[in-house]
This record gives sequence, C-alpha cells and structure tokens, in this order.
Amino acid sequence: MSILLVKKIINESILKSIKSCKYDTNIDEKDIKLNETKNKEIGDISTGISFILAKKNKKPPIEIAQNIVKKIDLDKNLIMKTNVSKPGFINFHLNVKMLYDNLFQIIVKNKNYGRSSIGINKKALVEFVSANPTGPLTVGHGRQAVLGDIVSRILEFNGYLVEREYYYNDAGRQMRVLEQSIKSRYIQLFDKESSFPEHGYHGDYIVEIAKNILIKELGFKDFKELDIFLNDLNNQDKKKYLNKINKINFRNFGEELIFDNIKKTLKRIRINFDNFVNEKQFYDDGSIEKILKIFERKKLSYKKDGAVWLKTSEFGKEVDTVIIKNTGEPTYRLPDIAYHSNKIKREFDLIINILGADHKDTVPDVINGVKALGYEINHIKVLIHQFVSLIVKDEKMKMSTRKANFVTLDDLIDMVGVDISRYFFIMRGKQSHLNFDIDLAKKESDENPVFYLQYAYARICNILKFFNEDENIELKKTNFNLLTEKEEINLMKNLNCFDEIIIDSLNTLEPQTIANYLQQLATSFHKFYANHRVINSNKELTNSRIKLILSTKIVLENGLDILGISHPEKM
RNA sequence: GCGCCUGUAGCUCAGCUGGAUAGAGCGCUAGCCUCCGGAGCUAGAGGUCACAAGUUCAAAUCUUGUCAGGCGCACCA
Repeated sequence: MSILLVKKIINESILKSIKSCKYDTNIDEKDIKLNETKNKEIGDISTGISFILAKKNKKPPIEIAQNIVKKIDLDKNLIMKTNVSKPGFINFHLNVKMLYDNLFQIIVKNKNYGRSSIGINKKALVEFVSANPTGPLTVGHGRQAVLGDIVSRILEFNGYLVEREYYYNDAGRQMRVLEQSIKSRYIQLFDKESSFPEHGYHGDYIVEIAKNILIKELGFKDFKELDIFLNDLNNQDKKKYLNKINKINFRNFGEELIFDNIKKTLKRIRINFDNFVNEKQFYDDGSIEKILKIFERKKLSYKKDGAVWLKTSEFGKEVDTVIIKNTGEPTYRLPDIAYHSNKIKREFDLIINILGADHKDTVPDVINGVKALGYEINHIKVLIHQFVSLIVKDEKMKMSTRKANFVTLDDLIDMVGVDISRYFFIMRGKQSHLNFDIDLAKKESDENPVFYLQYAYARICNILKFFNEDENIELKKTNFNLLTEKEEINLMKNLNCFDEIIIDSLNTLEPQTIANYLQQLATSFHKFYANHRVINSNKELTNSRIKLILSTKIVLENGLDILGISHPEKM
C-alpha cells in the first residue's frame, strides 16, 4: 500500500479517536499533520496534534497523546506499533509487510507505478519559452524550456493530455531592429567601414545570417567559397551588389533561419512543441478589435493623449495602462489578452504559463483583462522563475541577446550534454537566482549528480544481467520476508514514497522535488549495494533481492523519464 | 522611492502548508576493491539558518523591521 493511503488511514483513525475521547475541539483532518520522522528509531510517521488539543482542554499534551493512542484502532498489518514520546508526540511504526506488498505492486504496475489518475480525461496547456525569433536560445531560455517541459511531463504522468505551446510575435520593434542589424552586417560584407546600429543585435550569428543570405543569392556551397569570392571582389562589383540590396527581405530570411535554429535546439534538448502561435493571428481573426469594443462598452477603456488606456487602476493597480499607442499600434498587452482569451476558449482544464521574473508585473494586467471580458480564470496558473546569471571570471554578467552577452543553449549542450543540461536547470528551485559558471559546469560535469542516478541504474541492470534466469522464482512465490536488513528496509521505505512525491510535484509544479527524491533513492540503493550481495548462495534471498532491485530500477526509470533524462543500461 | 524574489557549511544549493539532533554535492582529512561496475561506500572536520524583535508548547520555516543582492515599476516585448 502506498504511503499516501496509509497516511489517510492514520489520519482518519486519529480523528475518530479524538472524537471518542470527547475532547473539546473543532479540528478536522487537515489539522492533523503527519510528518515523516528524521530519526526512524522513534517511528516512521509522527504527529503533534496533542499539542493543539492541550491548550483548549487544559491538559498536558502527553496525557492527551496517551488517551488518543489508547482508543486508536489501526490494522496491525499496516502499523505495527503506535506509541507516545516525550513532550507529547504520537509515533507510528510501519509494518514491513506493507513495504513487501509495495514491492509487489511496483513490479506489477511497472511503468504505471506512481501515476495518479488526477488528470485523466483532462486537457492542459503549457505555454513556455515563447522567445521572439531574434536570436538563438540562451542558457537563460534553457531554464524556462526545461522547466516547462518537465512541468508538462509531470502533468502527463498524472494523466493529463498536454499541449506544449510556443507563442511569438514577428512584428514589432524587436524584429525591426533585427532586420536593420542583418542588413548592416550584409553591407559590411562588402564595405567593412560601414556603420552598425549601436542598439542592434551584436551577436556573431547576425553576421552568419547575412552570409547565409548572400550564399543563397549567389548559389555558393559554404562560407569558405563565399569568403574567397568576397576577397577577390573589386569596388565596382561591390557597388553593383549593394545596389540590389532593397530587393532582399532581410527580416523574413532572419526569422526563418533563427526559428529553424531555435527548433533544432529545442529538439536536441528533447522538447517538442505541439503548437507555435503567432500573435498576428489575433489581428487577423478580428479578436483584438472585438476585445477593444468590449472594453469600450464596459467603460473599462478611455482615450487620452491620443492613446487608448485600460483602467487597470480598477483592478488594484496604481495607474492605468496604455493598450493602444498614439501611433494607433496596440501595445503587447492587448494581443496578450486576446491570446489568453483564446486559450480559455479552447477549453482546457488547466492553463499554465511560464514566465521569467521580468514579466511578473504584467501578469495581473493580462489576467484581469481576461477576467474583465467575462472569462473564468481560476484554472490559469502562472509560474514565475528567476533568472540565470552568467558568471564570467568570477563576475556576474546580465545576459542580453542584443548585447551578445550570452552563452547559447547549444553551447551548453555541446559542453556537458543533454542530460546534465536538463538536470542542471531543475535541480534548483525555480525561485532561486541561479548562478551559471561555465568553467564550473565543465569541471563538474565529470562528477555530476546525474551520473550518480544513472550509475545506480546501470549497476542494477548489470546485476540483473548476472542473474541466472533458471534460478528465478515467480513473483507471487517470492519470499519478501527475507528482506530484513537495515539497508533493505530503508530502500523499501524510499520506494514507498514515490507516489507521494508525484502528488507533491503535481501540486507545486516544482520538478526539483523529483530530482531530490531520486538522489535520495539512489543513495539508499548504493548503500544497500555496498553492504549486501544481491546474487548469493541462498536462492530464496537472491530472488527477494532481485525483486528489490527490480523495483528500484522501475522507480528510477519512471522518475528519470519525468525529468526527461536518459537511463542507459551501460555507462 | 514602490512592488515581487532571494539570503542556510569555504563554494553551489536542498529543507520553508511550524515539530524532536538543520541536510546533500563539490572541496578538505582518514579509511574500504580475492567477490554482482570504486562514476561507489564508511568515518571526520566545517553552522549565531543575514541581523533584530514578535507569535507559539515548539521557528531555518509564520509576522514585522533592518541590511545585502536579483528583477520589475514605458505610448519596449
């Protein structure tokens, strides 16, 4: 039986006991907190409910605890012993039989072990990355990309049907700057002295795009061929080429090449988007206009200084917000509201939006805007993550695509691989201000926590290979009672927590919970392995232990799959 | 100035819906391979949980204040 269920049973029986003791209280099951004890000698699960009851009933907590325990009625097959300790804690000792039963369950359920049915027949949308195509994905985007993907996988593991969505906008100022930047670099190919806009995109990839455009125009094979050609060019020829410049659509070229690159990177790091949604669509289908009219009709917007303002002050904000500039061009908030309304219309049970900390303040505008249109918004969850700071030579540097102060996600993958890259981003909570030191990442990739997990997995696979199948005793006839060593019990207890961890991660949408759990599980396996031989002269014991490590393998595999990290049988 | 996030071992970080002795990795010290993979295991050193008040039987965890850092506070996205 899973730990979740056991806790539920304990909870109910405490409640029943409190009632039959007739204590003066209005406690319900939520007030009874069951904690895992750190010191397993005291017990496995404990509660301090007696302290809460002590005050109202004016009796010492220890006495209350004792009375509760006297009346408590729990199946001995689940809870072997219930006792009271010092100031007034009630402690529950799990019966190992329950742990044996759990091993059985793990093997039977296999890939399905740990899944909940919470999301079955439900649809979820996860929007993330959503970087405009102005440059390659950076390590900064990587955090959001992996976070979003693993959140999606957590939902899927719990039964949800998930759509991963990427929202972008290829109009607007950013893209205009991109266009100018590419154009300037293109001109520089012919005239090195020509100027480059100060606020343009300074990255080398812009030069590459410019070269690619020229290569395509001239039908060349590669950069080498192009460089030779450019070298031999005389001034008159150069002018000839520069005269044709107005015929080239730099923006489309740039967007296409950059987007290809982004998609390639995402695929490399095992992220597949189901939809790419362009902001433009909401102009085309008239929804932006419609929304404007609704705001107007509801008197939530007004004109001032040639612009249209949304009364965000009515939503608890200090000031109103411009939604249409005096140029007639909407600010991004309007399409954002249209986009979120569109998400809601698509009837998802859960809508998740992952954003960097810099967008935090704009979230209420959009959500309130959507709400003002009359939509239900309770199923929208916005997850904010903090930034990744790049550390170069012990100094912090803010990543900026424009200023080309960035390390690309591709570079990171090249350096440390996909598994470590993914793990790196989620081993820390999303609220932590992550410091990313390239030199350290390179150095530590040799001794990385990912290897620790994969090593445990590979070790198990190796033992299973050594095991002679002729010696195999079928599952039902396996004598689990032989698993009595300290390390075995500890490993089984850890295995038993998996479903609770899954529910936890579903509630918090924090992948880190799973990463930490897997570390702990791997540790308890390594300790077991170091102290006991799985394959030994006792056939029955060997079989029990084979089942134990098989269960461990299954849980590691399910956990690593959620994180999107590979689990090779050999390393 | 205002809002949000963060401050835990030398370093990078867990733990935060209050519970018993605050954990892990890296680094440091000392051990462990006749035997299923030593990318592992064991032991040790290392802490006023930024600081100060408060709430509580109980505070790293909750409240308030102070200090330090990150991010916002556009007719940019």
